[in-house]
Amino acid sequence: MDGTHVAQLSPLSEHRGQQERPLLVVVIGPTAVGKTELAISIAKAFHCEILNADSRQVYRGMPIGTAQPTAEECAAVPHHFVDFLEPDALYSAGQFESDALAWLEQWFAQRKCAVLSGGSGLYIKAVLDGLDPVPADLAIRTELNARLEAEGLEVLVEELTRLDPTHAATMDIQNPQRVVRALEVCLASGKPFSSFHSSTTVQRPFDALIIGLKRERAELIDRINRRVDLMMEMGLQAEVEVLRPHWSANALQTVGYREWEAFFSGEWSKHQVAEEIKLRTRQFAKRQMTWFQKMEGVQWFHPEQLENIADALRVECAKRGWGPVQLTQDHGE
RNA sequence: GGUACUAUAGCUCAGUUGGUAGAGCAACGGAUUGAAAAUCCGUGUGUCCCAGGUUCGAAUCCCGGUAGUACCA
Repeated sequence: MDGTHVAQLSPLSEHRGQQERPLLVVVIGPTAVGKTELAISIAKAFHCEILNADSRQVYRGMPIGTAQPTAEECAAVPHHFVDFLEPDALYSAGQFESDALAWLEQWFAQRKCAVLSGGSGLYIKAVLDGLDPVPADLAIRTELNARLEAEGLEVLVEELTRLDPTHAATMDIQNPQRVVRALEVCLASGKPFSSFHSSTTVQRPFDALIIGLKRERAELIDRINRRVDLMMEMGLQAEVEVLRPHWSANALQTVGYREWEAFFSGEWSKHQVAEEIKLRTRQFAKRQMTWFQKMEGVQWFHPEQLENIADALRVECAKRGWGPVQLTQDHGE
């Protein structure tokens, strides 16, 4: 009836014959809304595993500040793409796209369902819609960043306008990161950045059920505040101190970590750091909601509406002739 | 109790010789094609502490009050 259903009846899926397309249940929402908990409930119900789509939980040594799933949670349901990279490593949405798709291909060779859960909008988009295959060249990027520093943004914008007038006209040329990236692609490929942008959406060998989690503003703020207090109690300071040798790494350009700089220089008390982390987390949650809210095909729920969420899952199961599912929530702590 | 200083946006403060006010942060909204927890963009009416006075006109000058801070007692 609506767009989603039409897409599922596309010729491509019919050619797959009897075999049902696998289902990827996607859980999105702002930080501290309760994604991990729900993802685990769903994964348990389907006896499957979880892929993490969170750009900072991928790093090692940052379990507290990035609120990685706990050891118990990982024991209950295996999580992938969590805690597997050194803090100095560079990771990206494009990298995640190919890694996650490779994992899913293997998984779906034998299984019919998996859960993708995370708060990084671009990572989710990369898996669901794909990023156009655009080259990346770190050496050029580094050089461009040096030029940005030395020559200023305007010079780079001028150069980009020359090499890719189309993209320069539509992009945000006041955003240094974007200008550098666009130029990087132009210089690395010898072609305009915009020439890589395709208008067709990619076909994935699975269907996605997207569950968006949302809470009232005051409720979310309260959860954020409590979580930050808890992080402090669990020893965030010690975690950050161990990571200080990697201070300039991308992994550390993260809410919950950068705020300690003022503490180490003696400007702020620990309490001030905590308050600043709360504030920056709130702002981050807002940005996440801005991204997720414009995504199409999302079914939104309050995390405690377990039965409604279960109903949405049952609809998918019924379509595929799978048995009914039950969602149960652990009230561990 | 005396003297001095301060009182302007949610907060910290600008406001030149009198022409009814503006920055940063916060807040709110938005963008997002390999840094995305990153990065960037947009939005500024508030009894200028209160009352009186001078003036065509007062956040600005004068007087009184109130509150805060510092110093002296």
